[in-house]
Amino acid sequence: MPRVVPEYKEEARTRILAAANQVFGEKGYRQATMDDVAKKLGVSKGALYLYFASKEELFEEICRTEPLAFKEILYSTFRENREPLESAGEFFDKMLKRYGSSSGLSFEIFSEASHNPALRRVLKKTQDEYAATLMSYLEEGRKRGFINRELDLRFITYALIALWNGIETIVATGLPVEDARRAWLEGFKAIFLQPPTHKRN
Amino acid sequence: MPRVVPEYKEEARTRILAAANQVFGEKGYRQATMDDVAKKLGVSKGALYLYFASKEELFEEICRTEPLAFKEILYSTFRENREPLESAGEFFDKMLKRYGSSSGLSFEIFSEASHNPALRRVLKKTQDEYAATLMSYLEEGRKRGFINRELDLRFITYALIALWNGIETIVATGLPVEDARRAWLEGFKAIFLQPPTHKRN
Amino acid sequence: MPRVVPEYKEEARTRILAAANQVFGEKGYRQATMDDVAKKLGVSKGALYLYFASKEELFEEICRTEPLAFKEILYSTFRENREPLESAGEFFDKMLKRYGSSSGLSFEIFSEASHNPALRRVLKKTQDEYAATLMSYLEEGRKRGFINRELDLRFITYALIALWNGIETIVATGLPVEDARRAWLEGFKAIFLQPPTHKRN
Amino acid sequence: MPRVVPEYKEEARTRILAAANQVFGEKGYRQATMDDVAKKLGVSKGALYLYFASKEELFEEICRTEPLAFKEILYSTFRENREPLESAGEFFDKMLKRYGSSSGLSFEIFSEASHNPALRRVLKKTQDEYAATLMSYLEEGRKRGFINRELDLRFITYALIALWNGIETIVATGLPVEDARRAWLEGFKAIFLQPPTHKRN
DNA sequence: TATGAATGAGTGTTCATTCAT
DNA sequence: GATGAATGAACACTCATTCAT
Repeated sequence: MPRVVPEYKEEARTRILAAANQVFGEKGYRQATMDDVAKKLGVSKGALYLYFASKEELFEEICRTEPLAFKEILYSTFRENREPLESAGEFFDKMLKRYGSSSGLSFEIFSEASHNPALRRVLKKTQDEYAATLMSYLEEGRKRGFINRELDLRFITYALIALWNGIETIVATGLPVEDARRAWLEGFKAIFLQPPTHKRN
Repeated sequence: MPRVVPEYKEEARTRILAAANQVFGEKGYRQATMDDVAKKLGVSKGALYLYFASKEELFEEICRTEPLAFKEILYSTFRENREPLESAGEFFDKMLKRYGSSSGLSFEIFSEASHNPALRRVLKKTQDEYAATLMSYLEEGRKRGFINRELDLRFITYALIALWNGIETIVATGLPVEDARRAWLEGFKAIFLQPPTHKRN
Repeated sequence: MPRVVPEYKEEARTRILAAANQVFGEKGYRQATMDDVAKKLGVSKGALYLYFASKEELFEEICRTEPLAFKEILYSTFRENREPLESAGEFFDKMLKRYGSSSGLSFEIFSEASHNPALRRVLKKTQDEYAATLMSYLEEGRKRGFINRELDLRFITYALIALWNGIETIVATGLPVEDARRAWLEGFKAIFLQPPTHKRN
Repeated sequence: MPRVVPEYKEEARTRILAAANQVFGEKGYRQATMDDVAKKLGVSKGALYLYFASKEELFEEICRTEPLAFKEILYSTFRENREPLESAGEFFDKMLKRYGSSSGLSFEIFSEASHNPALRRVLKKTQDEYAATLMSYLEEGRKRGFINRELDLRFITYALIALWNGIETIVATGLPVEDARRAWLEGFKAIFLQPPTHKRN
């Protein structure tokens, strides 16, 4: 690692976050050691502590930044001018490409959040953000005639998030990725099914 | 703990499993200690090892037996002769009553399964069982006119499981239980919306 | 170590305290490791934590119990019916025998107390106790005609304690023990010198 | 830190010594970090190593130079042409003013010296110097009629040093400074009591 | 069966010291 | 000279597991 440049510190942090993200995802947050993270970077354990005060802080920072990649994929695929189902498929594929078939950190995060209110607050905040974006996407979809009028968009939004998260769980329990993809699309379809009226337009 | 009786061993195991389930759910599998479990039972640490070879085995056994309670709730609420949405609401309420708003062991299990293929196989087996039951329930529903004919029941089944698991994740990230309930019902509705009404629009 | 007996736990604590006392005295509290203490006992590190919650607690407990030995020596040598100077010499010799020429834990304790108010309170309490005993000894001495009437006994008491503690400091800085002994006796004599009147009695 | 000038190096050393003295005194030698010292100076950690080879060397150098301030106070207060008790009071007050009620580095030094013969030698040397000065002061005092003739001046000298050091220990254990002052004066008085008064009793 | 004292490998964290810039 | 990022050897403390009783 070169240094001295002012952006260096930020870059180093980013590198550590990436490595930790991977290591925590592979081994699990609790089982992974700081040494694992350091080794993945080819760096000494002590170096990590120059950038993060503790393993926990490192993890929390991941919880804060991790969603950025997710957000990017989310926002780049669900655009109004496209067929929703096509977007959903692309979303799945991009997520798969990004994270592999390992569910990465998701359960680590949920699991920790279950026992850690502070972390829960962090997650809630970013989730609210997605939810808002997703909901306006759904509102747009409704205007275009998708999404049954009897469904409450606010809660369908949460249901959609839940569906995605849940898709990860069933992959984690061993369902083949291809089946999971179909399940995701089928669930998505259930929400977005064009009502017959649509066809008549 | 009394003893001597032959069924005693099985009963002791059951007791340990219940306590461990609770403790692991509260603290997380990795953070909870065998001592925590022992104390919850008012028993010595060593005693646990008379019934389970290791912490891991204890956890695996929970993964095997835990679904029993879930299965019971699942089967007792989703019966053919009832309004599906009503069943879904009752299911949520029973689950809530059983596990509290804490998601219990779910994420612990998913998280471990992510790094442990053996465990994944165990889970897959029980999940396949649910899936089969749920699918026949859905088939019945379709006969009764619920569930859009364009949806593939096999994958809708997985989607439904995913939806439920996902509902737990959004509770874990801080969504109020009441909102989660609505999301669950709304997602459920999306799948079960009566097509007849639909077509008439 | 045998076990099961109820006094066992107390005995184990005592043994650990003795070993820690010695190790901390030899290496210094901060430099000594828990492993050092464990090894001195031929015991694993973990065992120490069955009896003391932390290194600090172990040290504090030493600060509390250590003075017992000192007290015993103090009380057993300074008895009214003896020549004060003779008592003082015996006190020195007993202390030397007990602690060797190493000053043991004294400075560790003072040093820590300098930065730790809680510890300071503990020490103050035991010191007040000595001071009271010592002062009644001095009062008795005065009745017997020792100790100049112009001296305030309360503060002479503290001065005597200070003198003793100070004797340890000069040993620590390399003064030969024999010289320190003489210094102690000479200082003691300064306080206890029989005024001429005494001789006339 | 400016630079270039030749005396600069010496000045820098002095500055570091002063900062380290303060930091070690506040936190204790072993607990204080080189970073603490560097920060107190507003300098990088690495800079310290340009002037001192190690933390230990820095400490040893303090042990060598620290006594200078002490010596100055000692010599400036104990002058022959003054009332001894008055000198003693002034000495106490000056020391208090210089070091505050914290005992500064004393115990750190004694404690380290207990485990470090090299350091012990350093201290011995400076102490011998004090002792010599103090002893001639006492000899002068004796000529002026103070100090009982039965006391051996050489050892009374050590006793006096011990008394002072000991006064610091009792402050460290929580005795109020004002009481410590009285104890110091009372102990001093015991040594310097004018024999004439004495004899007349 | 049950206990709980003991073990010992392991983990997060610190910090004196080094060295490329 | 000065910096501060990096190192790596420690070290306090934990906990699953064992085993003598």
